[in-house]
Amino acid sequence: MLSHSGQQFDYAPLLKPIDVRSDLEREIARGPTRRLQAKEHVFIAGDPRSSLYRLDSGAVCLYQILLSGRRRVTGFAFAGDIFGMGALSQHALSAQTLRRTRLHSIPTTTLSRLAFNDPHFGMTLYEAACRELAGTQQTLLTIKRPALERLAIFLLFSMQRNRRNGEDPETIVLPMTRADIGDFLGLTIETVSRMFTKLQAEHIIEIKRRGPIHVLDIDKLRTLGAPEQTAGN
Amino acid sequence: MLSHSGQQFDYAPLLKPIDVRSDLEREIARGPTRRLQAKEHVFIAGDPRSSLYRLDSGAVCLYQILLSGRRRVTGFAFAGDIFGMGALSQHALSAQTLRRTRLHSIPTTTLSRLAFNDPHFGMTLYEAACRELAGTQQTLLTIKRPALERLAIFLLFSMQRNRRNGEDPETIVLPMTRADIGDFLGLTIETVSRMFTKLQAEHIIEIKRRGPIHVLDIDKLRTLGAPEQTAGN
DNA sequence: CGGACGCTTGATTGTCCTCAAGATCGGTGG
DNA sequence: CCACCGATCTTGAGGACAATCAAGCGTCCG
Repeated sequence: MLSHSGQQFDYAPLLKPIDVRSDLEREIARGPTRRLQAKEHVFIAGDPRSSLYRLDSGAVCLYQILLSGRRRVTGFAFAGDIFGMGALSQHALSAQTLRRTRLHSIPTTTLSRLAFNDPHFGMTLYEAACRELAGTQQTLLTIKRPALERLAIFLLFSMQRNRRNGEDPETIVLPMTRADIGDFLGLTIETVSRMFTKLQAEHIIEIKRRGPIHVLDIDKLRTLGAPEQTAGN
Repeated sequence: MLSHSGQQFDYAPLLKPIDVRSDLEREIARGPTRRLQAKEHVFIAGDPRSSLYRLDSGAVCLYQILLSGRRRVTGFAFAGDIFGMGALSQHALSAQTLRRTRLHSIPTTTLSRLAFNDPHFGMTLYEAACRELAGTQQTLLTIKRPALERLAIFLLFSMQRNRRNGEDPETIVLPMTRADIGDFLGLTIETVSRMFTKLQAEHIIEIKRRGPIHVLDIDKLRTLGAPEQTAGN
């Protein structure tokens, strides 16, 4: 195949009413805790993959340095997120904290043992990969859209995360810099800045002196960031 | 997580020296055969996912129609490729033949049964998802590059496919139209055409009256399409 | 022959990048 | 306390690349 069909097998009919995720959660909670200051690396691309990580608090930027010298930010991890997964024995990405961060780690050897003994646990891995894939596909859909819409989508995601974590969705605190956002959205920092300015000019958001972003007009933001997907043909 | 860490668990240490893929191959070979003319649909987005497909000969275009009316080609399937995978009970993509095509199908119910009985088969599914993910990640890396390089990458992939199928790598027969290529690479047909012209002007390829593409200068093509990835930080 | 289709080519426009110059903030040291 | 500095962000001017709009060409096929 020249590329990819963009989907996976249907595992749904196999899903047992057991909560397999909790196994993973339990093991992770059992693992050691690490505390990091801002701008510290959890791991660097090329490091041997020794552990899987779950963020307790703080924020982490996952990125890749390209041969052209440019940086591609593949994602951000926040409280509750799991990162460090991968099929290779070395990390393909680097993970750097954006602020003071606390995280749990679980050795890959433990993971292997669990997956070996429990087929359901293997399914958890499969599901994790599926979720990753869905996210990547989504990113692919957004990458061709105009800069303003891409930023709108970014803000909508941030609101969703706030909602998930029980925080105010309309007050977005961004721990990352404009450069991080730009490298994530495939834009320059100047364009990101300009788009923020434009969103303010249109009274969709309000930014007070480097502080949090207040969302004033959710509907307009949603219109800008409306998904491109279709279910049927 | 705002997006995705771009990787999966490390399953490598679990891999048994058994060729699990052959199980899948055997089952697929056992399934019914379908013959389709050009421009026929194997399935359409929204159709219930009843089977998995493996192409014997011909070519298939996998695509999605977006709400904006635009079309996104997510990939092409050629002889030997498997497509129709997915986590949902309905197809998210449409699959249309580009020429006369012969394919095998295997019911998802059979897949489920196999996965249920054999944990190794589940791993095969996991690996398939990983491959999909890697391909999607790769696409993401190419999407920000200039049009000429994107087309070069496309041709390099085509050469690789020829090599895999035991055909002449330097003679590329493209069953798809410029529009298909454009929707795949995120370019317009005009730009694709212009880039083809440019590659000819620079004596990198040669196209004789709608016929196959002859690659004249592989090195230059490789330079244009050189990967952006880095292993280390 | 004529029409449909796919492809190519040209002219123009628009979006975003690049380059450049300030503005704002936080921290540091005199 | 204040001057200075670096980092981050904002804003502006110019330019590059690909999209859009438009026309024309070759081929296939009725």
